[in-house]
Amino acid sequence: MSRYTAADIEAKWQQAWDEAGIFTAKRDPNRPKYYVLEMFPYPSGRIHMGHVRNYTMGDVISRYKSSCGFSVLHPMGWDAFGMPAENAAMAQGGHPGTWTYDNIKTMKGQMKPLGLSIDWSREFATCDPEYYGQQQAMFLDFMDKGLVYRKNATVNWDPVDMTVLANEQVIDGCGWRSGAPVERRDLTQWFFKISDYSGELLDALDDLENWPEKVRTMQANWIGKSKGLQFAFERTDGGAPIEVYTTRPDTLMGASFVGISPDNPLAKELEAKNADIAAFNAECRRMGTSAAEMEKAEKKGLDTGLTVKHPLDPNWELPVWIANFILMDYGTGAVFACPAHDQRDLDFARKYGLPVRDTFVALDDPKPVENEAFVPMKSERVKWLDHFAGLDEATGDEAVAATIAFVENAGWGKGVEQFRLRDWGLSRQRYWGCPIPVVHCDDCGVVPEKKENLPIKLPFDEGGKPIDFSIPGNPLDRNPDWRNCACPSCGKPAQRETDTMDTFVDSSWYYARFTSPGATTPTDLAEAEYWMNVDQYIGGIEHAILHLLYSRFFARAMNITGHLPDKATEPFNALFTQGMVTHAIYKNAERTDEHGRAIYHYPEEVEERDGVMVVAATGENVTVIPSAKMSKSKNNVVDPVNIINAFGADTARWFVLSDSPPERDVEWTASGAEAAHKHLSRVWMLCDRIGEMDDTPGQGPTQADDELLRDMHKAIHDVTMGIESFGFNAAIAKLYGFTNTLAKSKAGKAAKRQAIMTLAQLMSPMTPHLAEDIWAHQGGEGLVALAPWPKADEAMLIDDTVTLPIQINGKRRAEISVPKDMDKAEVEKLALSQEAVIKVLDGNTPKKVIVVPGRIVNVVV
RNA sequence: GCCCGCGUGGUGGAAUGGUAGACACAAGAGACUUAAAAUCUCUGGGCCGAGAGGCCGUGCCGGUUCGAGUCCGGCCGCGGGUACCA
Repeated sequence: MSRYTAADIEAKWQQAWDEAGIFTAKRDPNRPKYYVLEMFPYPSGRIHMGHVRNYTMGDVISRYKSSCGFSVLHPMGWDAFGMPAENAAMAQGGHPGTWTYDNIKTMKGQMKPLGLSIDWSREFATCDPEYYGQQQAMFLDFMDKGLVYRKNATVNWDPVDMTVLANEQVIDGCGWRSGAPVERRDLTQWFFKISDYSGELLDALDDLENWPEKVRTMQANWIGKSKGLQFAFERTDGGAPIEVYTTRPDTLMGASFVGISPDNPLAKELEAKNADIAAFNAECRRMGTSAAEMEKAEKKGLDTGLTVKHPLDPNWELPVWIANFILMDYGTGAVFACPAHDQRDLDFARKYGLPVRDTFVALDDPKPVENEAFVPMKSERVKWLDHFAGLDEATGDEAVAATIAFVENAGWGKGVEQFRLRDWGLSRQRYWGCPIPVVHCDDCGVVPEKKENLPIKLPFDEGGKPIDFSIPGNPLDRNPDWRNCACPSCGKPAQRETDTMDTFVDSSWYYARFTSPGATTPTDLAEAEYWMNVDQYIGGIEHAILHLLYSRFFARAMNITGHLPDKATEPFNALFTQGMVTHAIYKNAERTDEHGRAIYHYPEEVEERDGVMVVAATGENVTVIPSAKMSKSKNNVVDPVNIINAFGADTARWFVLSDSPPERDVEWTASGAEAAHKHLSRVWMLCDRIGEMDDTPGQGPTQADDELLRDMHKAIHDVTMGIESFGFNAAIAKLYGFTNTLAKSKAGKAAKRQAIMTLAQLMSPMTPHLAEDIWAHQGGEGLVALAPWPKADEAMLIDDTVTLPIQINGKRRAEISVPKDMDKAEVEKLALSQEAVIKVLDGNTPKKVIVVPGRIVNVVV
């Protein structure tokens, strides 16, 4: 008997697939196409289990669809621009490009042995000039269509390193390297007008039926359509009125104060004349720009001394406060606060001794607000205290509508539709990104670069020497060789834009580029017409909002600029969000680094001693944080290469698909891989045994044959359904079951041979190498990868008898075995005649008997 | 803070509103073996009981239903996102 040695058979079959060229996508007018895409990876250095899981899922779909007769496109590339490459260059010298391309080479080398059915001829990296040059061309087309503009925006500024920080680089309000408190600073930045599409991006979500509901909900909430009232408060000092936007105009009689953002132009105007206000605003600005940080910060405010008139009562004056929780980006950057019906406003009012006035009370419990704001659902009816539009009892929704109508009629405000979605700021003051292809000319202003001058490539030197990335800031900014250029319009000396693009731009159209990766225009329309849309997109839930929303916007922008056909305005027909591979984090419990931040240890560095986890080398105690996202910065990334080397790719693939449902996070444990390998060995040896069986010709089909083949057809059915519905773990569970049936079966050689070949086919999307080997061993024709997917015989799926549980008042008391088509009355009679049933009934007459055919009998007493 | 998920044995998990724990892992017992490994067989939610069997049980509390892990409401815990991580 031979042994299962994955290393030999995997190399052999990968070579066979390569030679047959079966993964090269070809336009085929005679076959329907299927485009399966997994979110492309960031080349961080090494692949991790999350990648293996993600690409194996895509591979299962790809191979399955191919067997079903589709012409499949399954490409792979690299999301290659971004901060880590610059950080690496900063930390250890070298060039971000070198680091990135080295990583790509390593990771591709690690992916190849997995035997994925990828068309590698279409591979590209977003940092290839051929790719980002086309991106620059599209940027110019977007400019032409008015989808690009410049405005001021706030960034995190590190005053020591003199550089812009990403939110992730702001830790507890301080720069990650310098440790200096960050400041908010305004810069002129480039923006995409995604807000032009707010309504459409929202409405079109309804049609994305094959997207997870949760993703659609998250996007809808992010776009955040609201209907509210915009109006102005007159200032008592005669200054410019303060425009506010509110979604609860019905609570105007409960107004306590007007709050403005520290970034509101009025706040900025006041700080010039008032040292206290300047100090308060400066304090507010000593905080990162992230919404989470602002919302979680202690709510603080400062009375400006200004007052405004209440629009409904000229004698009623409200104070104007600057408050750190009011966002300049949303609405008008100013609100009126109604503490009685908003918890945050109430906390603020109590803290600063501002009035709290109820505008409505609950119908059943009309008590005034104290320390808990009364915030009922807008659909709940409440009692209004002194509503100016004459309401008595009404819901919040009715009151809002009535108020807007009243105010519009009175002429001092208007109902407006507002979106939370902001325009997409794409400027980055960094080197390792796609240069924005515009030129600043003293005479002509901002001028688009000429298309024939594209790509505007990133420089690799400055002043003839390699770029020094250890200096903070953007190397493009301080590089005159690169910066100085001729104005594309007038030809005079001018300066290049030194901002590069957000890396989300790169990933917003790569799916379209895969349809024609070598084209000298962003896309080749004929190719896009054939291959688009992506039929199945697979990626992490962490991309539910930004990446997917930006891609949806981009597809629309590419459509109106002629780079995608109309049918591709929603580029992803179906979306599946797989869970993350998680692993415990080991945090040093005894010390921190020189900046006072946590130290994380690799799984290999820790061990258990006397029931507690410690660092093996030092004996320091370790805090174990279970089930955290694998992340380089937390040192909890598991390397799949060891698994592949020890057991083979099929084992790794089988393991990541089994046990956990694909959409759920999976905690990595080492023990499962060995079990997967054992099982594959068992299948291999089963194949060997069947090959050595004696033929027994002349004998007709036995009952054992029939039983085996029935289970085979059930396996075909279950595995097919499992793959179609992303229930890979369920498909694998059935394959375990079928393997056990086959191993124990007394069937003859012909039936067993048919069963093992079908088993190989059903396993082929998950363990393609092993499947090919079994197929060849049993004399199958050609490659199993090219064999048509088996079809289940419906007649073989139906059992003649079914087992029905009998419940009495919802508790299971007995079961009966009946023919599957026995009618209800007979089932009922049989059920009631069961000894156990009679015993439990104890002479009582059943009130009702519910018979669900093929399912259950429930007797109600 | 806000938005979106998730929570079932020792572990991963299964279950169109219809027998909770399929299929695995780890564990225990047995077979084979001089022995070990490998392989094979069996056992397995908790409590009570010699057994037959009974009671309890899907994070917590309540509701809808003949019937709830599944649907609804309120909590608790964990995770993702929060616009410059990708």
